[in-house]
Amino acid sequence: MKINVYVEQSTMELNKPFTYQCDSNVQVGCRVRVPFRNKEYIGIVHEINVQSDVTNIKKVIEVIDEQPLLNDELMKLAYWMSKTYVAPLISCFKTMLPPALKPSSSHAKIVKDQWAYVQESHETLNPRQQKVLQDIVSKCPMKASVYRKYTKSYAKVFIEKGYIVLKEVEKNSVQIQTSKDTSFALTTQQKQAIQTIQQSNQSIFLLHGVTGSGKTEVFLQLASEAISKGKQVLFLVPEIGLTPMMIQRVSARFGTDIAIYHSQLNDQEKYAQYKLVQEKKVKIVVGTRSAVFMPFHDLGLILMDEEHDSSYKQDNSPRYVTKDIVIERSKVHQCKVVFASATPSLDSYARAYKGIFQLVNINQRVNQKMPYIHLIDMKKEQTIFGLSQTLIQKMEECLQRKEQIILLLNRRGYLPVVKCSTCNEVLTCPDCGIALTYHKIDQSCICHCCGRVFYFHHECPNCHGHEFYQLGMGTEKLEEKISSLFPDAHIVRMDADSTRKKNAHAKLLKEFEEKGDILIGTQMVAKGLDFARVTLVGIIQADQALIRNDFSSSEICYQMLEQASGRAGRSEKEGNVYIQTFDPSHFVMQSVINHDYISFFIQEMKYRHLGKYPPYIYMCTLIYVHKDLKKIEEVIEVEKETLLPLKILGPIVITPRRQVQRMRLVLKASSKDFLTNKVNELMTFHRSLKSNVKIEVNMYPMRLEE
DNA sequence: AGCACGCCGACT
DNA sequence: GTCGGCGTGCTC
Repeated sequence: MKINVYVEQSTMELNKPFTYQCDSNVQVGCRVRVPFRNKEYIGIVHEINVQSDVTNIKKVIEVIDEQPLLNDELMKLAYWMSKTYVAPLISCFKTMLPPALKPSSSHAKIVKDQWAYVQESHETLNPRQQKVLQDIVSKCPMKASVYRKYTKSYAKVFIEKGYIVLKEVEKNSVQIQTSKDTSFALTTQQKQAIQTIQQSNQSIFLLHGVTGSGKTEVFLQLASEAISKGKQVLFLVPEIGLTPMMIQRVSARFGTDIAIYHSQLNDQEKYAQYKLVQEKKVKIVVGTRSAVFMPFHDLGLILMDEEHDSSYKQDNSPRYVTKDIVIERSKVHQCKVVFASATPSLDSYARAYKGIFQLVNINQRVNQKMPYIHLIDMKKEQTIFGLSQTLIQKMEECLQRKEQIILLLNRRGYLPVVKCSTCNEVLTCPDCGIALTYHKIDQSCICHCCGRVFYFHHECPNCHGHEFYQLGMGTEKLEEKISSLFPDAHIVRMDADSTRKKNAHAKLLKEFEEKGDILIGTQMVAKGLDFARVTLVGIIQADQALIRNDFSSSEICYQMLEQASGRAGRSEKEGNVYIQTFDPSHFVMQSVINHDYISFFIQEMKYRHLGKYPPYIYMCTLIYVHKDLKKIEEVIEVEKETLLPLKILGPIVITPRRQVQRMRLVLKASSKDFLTNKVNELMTFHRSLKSNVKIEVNMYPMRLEE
């Protein structure tokens, strides 16, 4: 029979099926090895038993999978994604599958290890054997090779008598540390929230619960109810940040019924977790955005924590919106969905406002005490190293009380700008023309725009001077200054640089919990951390997020401030938050003082309405990429016509990437479908022009600036 | 995406 | 006369 196959290259040019002859049995959704352009590639079967009038049809070399990799639901989801996010279908397949199963020429092999596990047994042992066994039991599970080394001559006996069993385990499979399950007495509001969600006949909920209101406990209770009905649960969390803490709590409750899925797992580990879900071996999956594509059989509930978080939007093609995927899947599985946040995205709150989502409120903390917010007017304060006297004094007091401090400075590195004090030249990225950030730790200068790294020679390339201005401050410098101000304090720094290594995140948090006094970090310290001894939070350059001239900068700033504040005073002791700002009267600051989300929402919605921005309209950005700006302009000139009657902003020139010029168009529409269709039409038209100008499509971007 | 084909400049 | 530059076009 003839079959239609999508070949692995992810370009719009190849985003169409190719016909092959296949003599063996094959199903839609299986991978096949096919000849393509005199080379072997892997493709995914799209249709079987097709008619075709193509003349030189080639034969499938090998059918890789007996069973489809993607079931009917996920295949349909892939088509929907390809259309909705204007991305090649094959790239959708690739995003949905774990790396080990991806349709790529070199797929990872599955490696196994032998491990020794303890088992119950009542066979008799002599005292000597008992002693050795006791020692081993405390150290299990351990690798079989280690086990043999430890027990020597006893190795066989224990296995024969059933005290130890050897199992083949896929290498590096995820080890979950389980802690004791602490069930909490629910507050009335928590109980009400659970009841509302369980009893309502609506299916999508927005749980607006202030920081420290015990949303996790609500999730766990809802999850166990769904599980008790024999259904599966998906629990989505933002990137790594809060996973270590969250995973521990979930696994404490659900034991071995849990799968973990996030970007820091290696291919092997991801594959193992994927298998667990596919083979119905787990009941609950905790994971970051990619976990939304897990092959569930019968989802009973989807939970999405911190739904406003930007890590739920993928920033490379297909640039999907996890929230939308969640809703699509919930329709198929007919399950309830709970989006939750202390600072919901305007988009979600607006939908709740309109009644599309059912709003559930928890406006009180478990401990009944919201942290006190203090604005420090930096125009009136004396400062040392960018720190106000007030903040330094409060930090001293806090340290004396042996309580912990979190300082937020949303800028990594040492110096954000390296400027020569002899000739005033600023070090810039040759590709992007943007100031390089100096990282003292490894003497490097990094472009935070394109990621290029240069070695810093302590010499100005322009005038060979050796003196530089100390303008501005990043987390590295703040750490240095704080340790000079508080030499006895144990300081932990957490930013993208210090958390690059695997598990570094969890290690730093543990270090801070056990012996830390001050945690310094970028916005990642604002997210989900729950330390009982933190009573003081300081936000160093609170205005920084507002200066960025973007439609969503107020929203992002509000979320960051409110979330960071929420780290203070989560236990018995009261929390205090000091926000250093040059504009204390700004409505974002005023809303944060009173923890007043609603007033923030109403004000910000007015601006969005005036500026015709989401959630009032649907938006999309098109970035045209080419070496030659003139060529881009020519192409846009032609294509702009076809986009009418959409509202078009631009084109404007934006920062180049790697010697390539870029221009951006912003499209706005009041109908989602109309926008999708128009952009898909444009891409077809663009392909027919055969220009070598590339377009990057971003449907529903969270912000414009990059 | 890749990779072959193809048409013009500067070299043993 | 040949090597190689990268613009163009095709892949079942």
